[in-house]
Amino acid sequence: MAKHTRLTPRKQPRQERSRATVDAILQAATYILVKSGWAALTTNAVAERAGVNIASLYQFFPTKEAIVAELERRHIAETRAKIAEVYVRHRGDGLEARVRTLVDAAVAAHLVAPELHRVFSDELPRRREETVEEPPLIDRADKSRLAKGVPQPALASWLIETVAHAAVHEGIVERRSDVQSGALADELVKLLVRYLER
Amino acid sequence: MAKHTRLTPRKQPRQERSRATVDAILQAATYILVKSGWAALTTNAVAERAGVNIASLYQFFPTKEAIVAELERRHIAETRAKIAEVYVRHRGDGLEARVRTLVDAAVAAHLVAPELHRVFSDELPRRREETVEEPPLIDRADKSRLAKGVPQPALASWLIETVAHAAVHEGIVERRSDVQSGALADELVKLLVRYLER
Amino acid sequence: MAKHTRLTPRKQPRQERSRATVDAILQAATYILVKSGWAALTTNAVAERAGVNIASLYQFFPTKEAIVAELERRHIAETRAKIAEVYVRHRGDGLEARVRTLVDAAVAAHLVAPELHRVFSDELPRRREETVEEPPLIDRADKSRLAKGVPQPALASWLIETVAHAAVHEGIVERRSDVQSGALADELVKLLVRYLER
Amino acid sequence: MAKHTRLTPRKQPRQERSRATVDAILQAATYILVKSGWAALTTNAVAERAGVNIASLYQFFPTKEAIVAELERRHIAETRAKIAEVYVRHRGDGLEARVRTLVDAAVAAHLVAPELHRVFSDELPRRREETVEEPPLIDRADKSRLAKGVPQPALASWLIETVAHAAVHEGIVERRSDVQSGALADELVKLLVRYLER
DNA sequence: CATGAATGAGTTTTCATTCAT
DNA sequence: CATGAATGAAAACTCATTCAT
Repeated sequence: MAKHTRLTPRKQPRQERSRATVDAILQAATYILVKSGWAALTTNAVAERAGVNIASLYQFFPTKEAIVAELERRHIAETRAKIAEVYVRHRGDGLEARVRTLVDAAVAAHLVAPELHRVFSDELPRRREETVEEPPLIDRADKSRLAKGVPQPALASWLIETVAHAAVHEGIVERRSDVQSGALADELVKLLVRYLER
Repeated sequence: MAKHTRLTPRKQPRQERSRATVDAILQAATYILVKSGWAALTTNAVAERAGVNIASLYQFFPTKEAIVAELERRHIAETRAKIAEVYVRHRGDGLEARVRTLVDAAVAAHLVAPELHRVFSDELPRRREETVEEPPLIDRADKSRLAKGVPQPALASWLIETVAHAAVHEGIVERRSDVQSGALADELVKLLVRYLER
Repeated sequence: MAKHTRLTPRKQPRQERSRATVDAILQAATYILVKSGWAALTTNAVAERAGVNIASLYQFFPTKEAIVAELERRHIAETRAKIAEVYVRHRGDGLEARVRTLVDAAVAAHLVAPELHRVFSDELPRRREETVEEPPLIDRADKSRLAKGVPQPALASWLIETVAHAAVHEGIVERRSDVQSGALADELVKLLVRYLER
Repeated sequence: MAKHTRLTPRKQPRQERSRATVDAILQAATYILVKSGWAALTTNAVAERAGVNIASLYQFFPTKEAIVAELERRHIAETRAKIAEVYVRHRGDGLEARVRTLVDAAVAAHLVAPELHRVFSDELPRRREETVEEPPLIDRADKSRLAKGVPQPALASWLIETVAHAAVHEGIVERRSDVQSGALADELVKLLVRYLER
């Protein structure tokens, strides 16, 4: 029953042409996912939109899922990069500074490709098993430091991450202007700081 | 003639026999959704598991989506009832009491049928158009009162609802024991109260 | 999204192999239509008789109707050719010669594939909208000349075309031998000439 | 394979109520046939529109075809009556009088229920075997008398019936106003008389 | 490698007809 | 007899994936 689906691309494209093909496929898949959703994502549709032959598609991706997985992988890589960037830029040692960094990271991560992000988190039929791992919004070490001192550190740590993520994630869709103006981030920082101090 | 995506049942069952049929269909659909997810929910699978003929299924539901919609409708009715119950039982006028009520309501709502709830909110391909409306976790009037006095009442009101919902929703899956022990609720109350008081 | 009832083939076959597939499909459809009628024309039956996979059929034809439409298109092309042939061969300027040409054309048209013709005109559920256009049996210019001089030219013109067509059309089925011997054509010519002269 | 479909109603309705049921069924069938065509004529649709239970429908008609057959039978009875009426009223012994009678009969017959007539003759999947027999437009004796004297009496007799029928039949659809004004009948009489005299 | 073609195995949905009460 | 319910059988159409050249 398991069918042991590999989620890795079949082969690395070596030549220019191949890389272009793979990119075309991934772009087409992205477009379809964002525009029409998971149900419309058929391999034939992807191939057609990408302008490549369906058999060529299977030269590079062993299954449909592999395409999506690769998409996620790339998306997550970009996200991680953005988060890292924020962590590098911002610094400061007070509680508020550190919380703000984490919120900014969450916002930056979600602004990489909001629609695609939405599709990934809301619409894809999740396999519970093999999944590409999502990047945590907060540096592990930092998280511990933040939650240190509060009565239930593990729970608190989980809570702030969950809350920060949810607020930004939903906010992107439901409160876009507040996200862009920074108002949402400000409120969120306030909420987290008050929770964490003392 | 235009396949009018009806989400309502085609006809009500009148006799005992057919009421049993409809229930069997809904139970089967629930089982499949929870166990195997949306992708596995085919009308044939539902009919087979329900032990009814596929044509009988179509006597009562015009499409697959209508089955799910009915499931949601029933789930939401139960959820609403549970929330109302909490609001009736708890009372108290202090900020903390009111926040606790709201958190308890969220927890109660999520404990009605956690797996099904997860499927509904995480896995279904959402139609942007017609959707069964989800019940808010907080009484409207109450929400306004809670957020009154803070600088950005509308944003704050949205934030506390989003945060409460997300924490409970994710907690049910990732922190089940903390939910059941009440620890998560306690932390969440602390977080919200500190944010709201002054 | 609206099932756009396309009556045109989905794509042209490019290689020998697929041309054979398409031909097999069309032949099978013809066979079934003639032998068993429209009601028996199911895509599954066509595919099976053609010895091709049902999915292959759908690679080339978007709907059952498109198959029939293609059949009609081809049939009409042949018919037109036959009619043109008659018009080229025969000539003569007297009334009788012109009438005989028209009758001969009608007969020739109906002898291209009588059974198929019968199916097309008697048995298909006509869509009022998009339909493949039937070729007129009579050259427009010729028709006008024929009916000129009579009191109600438009009506007369319609009448002779209708009458000629009907006589041959019914005759093919009910009076085949008279059609083949030429006796029916002779009578029909007599009928039309007497009507038109004066 | 033959399934031996009886085309006669299962039982004669004895009571008032039953007769009403049967009539409702036949009316509903007529409505659907005329409005939506043969393809839409499903037993379920007929029962629903007639306001009777599907099982009741099968109390009176053994198959779907039996409904249509009964419809045809009634239509033909009415048609026959109308034709007979014309034959009784009109009289006169000259060729033209007799031809006019026959044309009038054809027109009268077609005006009984033109839409239904069209459905019966153009749209129904004809079984070649068992069919309800259509009434000839011309009295047999009369036909012989008309065609007597011409060289090929049998063929001529067939021809005039075919031609008269076709002209009226097509005219009802394509030349309705000419039919109603009598112009078409006049032309048709002219055509037939000229053919028959001598 | 690229491409056109092919296909097994579904999926949704309908319909004529019968059954149980 | 009437009614609600049930159903076998099939129809139209799709899709992920492989094959042949």
